[in-house]
Amino acid sequence: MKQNTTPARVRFAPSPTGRTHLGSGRTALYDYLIARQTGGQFILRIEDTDQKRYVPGAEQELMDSLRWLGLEWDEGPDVGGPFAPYRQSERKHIYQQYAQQLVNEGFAYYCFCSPERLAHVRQEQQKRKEPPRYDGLCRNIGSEEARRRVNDGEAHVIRFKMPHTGSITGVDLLRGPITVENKNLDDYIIVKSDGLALYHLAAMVDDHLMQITHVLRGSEWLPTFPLHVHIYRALGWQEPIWVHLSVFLKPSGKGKMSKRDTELLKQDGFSIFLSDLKGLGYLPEAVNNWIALMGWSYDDHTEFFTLEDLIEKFSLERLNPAPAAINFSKLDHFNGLHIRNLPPDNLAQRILPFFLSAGLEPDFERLKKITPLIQERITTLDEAPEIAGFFFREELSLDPAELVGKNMTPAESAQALKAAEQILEALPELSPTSAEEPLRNLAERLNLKAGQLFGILRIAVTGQRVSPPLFESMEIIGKDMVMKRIKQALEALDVPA
RNA sequence: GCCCCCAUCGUCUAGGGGACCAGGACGUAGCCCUUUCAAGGCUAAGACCGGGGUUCGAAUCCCCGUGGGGGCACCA
Repeated sequence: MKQNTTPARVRFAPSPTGRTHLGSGRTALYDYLIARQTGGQFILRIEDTDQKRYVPGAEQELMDSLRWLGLEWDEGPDVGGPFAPYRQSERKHIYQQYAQQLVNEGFAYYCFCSPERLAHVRQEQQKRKEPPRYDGLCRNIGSEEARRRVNDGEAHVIRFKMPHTGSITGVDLLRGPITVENKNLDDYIIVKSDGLALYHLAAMVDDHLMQITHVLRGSEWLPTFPLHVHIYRALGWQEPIWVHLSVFLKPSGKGKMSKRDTELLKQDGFSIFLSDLKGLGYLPEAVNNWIALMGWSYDDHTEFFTLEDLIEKFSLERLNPAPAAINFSKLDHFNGLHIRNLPPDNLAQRILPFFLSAGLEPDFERLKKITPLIQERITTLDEAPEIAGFFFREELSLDPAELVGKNMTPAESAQALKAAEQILEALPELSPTSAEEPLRNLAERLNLKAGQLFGILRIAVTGQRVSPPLFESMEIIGKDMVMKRIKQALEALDVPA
């Protein structure tokens, strides 16, 4: 907040090749935070230069997920902006001119090698235990010959002409200077034979043209980071601030998430996909809080953050470069915290869909009365119909065995229930203040613990061993229905009076 | 095989030479509160990967191991 007063332009640049997961969510969140914190812009750019991997619907899912998290972008494919278009497939022509510039100035060259030859070369290198790299066959073809062959229509790609000597140093904000010997780098392809630029070129060009000030990306880009610095320098551009975020490891901490791990997780009611989390009953507030803290910390004790808090308090300097294992029990914890932080009426609105999908049709006014009773009893929204469904069901399925009080016989239980029925029946109105005291007195008279009597009543009225507070529940259910359920319970107990 | 990154409780982390017999959180166990379940409160167990340096002094700085992660595509 203090030092970062210059507005940052930050972009989240996913490729629409699959479902959006936690790692992407965190990168987007950090992007958003920096932009908002500095009064800059958060930009969404779709990196779809590889049409072979394009997944229909992925882009929509991505945008829905980001909006669900509350990360609204200022510029993007759907909202436009001063640097449109924001989809790389619509920017093909732009990259060509920079590739051409690199070739003309000797930083890149045409390569006519076939994929087959490349595969063969690689194979040989593997055999000799050499690092697999381009052998440089086309590197020294004269510019005139190359130009002629290109004009003749010969298939070709464009490669970056990596220097054979020297080294290059790029600066990562979290790790400091990273120096690599050029000889350990490859002559990377930057334009494919179909004329389309690869990430290495396209992303650099777009970041520069879109005046991006901070590049946040996964640490899987660290190995090609030196290439990107080379490209920036060859083009004579000023580099952005580079920040490579750590990866997320599977919950065990051993390795990154695999397809198999993802399946396993689903069986436990978890998911790494943003679009699943909503249906699982997680709050976007909790997800943001949770992922923000995976690789970032504010101090040694503050852990609860709203999006607004994060905008104010986030700082790149406090990012941790070490990989972090995903911990879903912590997500549950944050979800509970944020549920309790919600105004009850707001919570009521959020749990409504879960009642609907459970086949119940709650009256919203009534639901609003119930919400405070379950607010501190649920950790995910989908638990709401489980714990409070009885409020909206006409009939309960009662198990007579459950109706028997602790350390009591069925006859004793029936007798206690009968007595309670009479007391409640006599009440002009049913409320916690009117019902609790006489029932406690009853328990005492019958030589029962309050818990024994209340337990029987709880089962009779809610059908559940575990429920929201008994008297508050009875008040909302209403006297008529309460009396009806007690009668049904007495019938179920089926003990001759 | 080669290159790069990382390394504090099971997990997420605080710590940037003395304030540390290392603090917080999740989870776990116990207790309190209590009409159930929660929530809340209290307590407990639990870590500086190893070895060398530097220094009066190292979790903190350097080196070497080891371990973990990532990358080596006409994918991003």
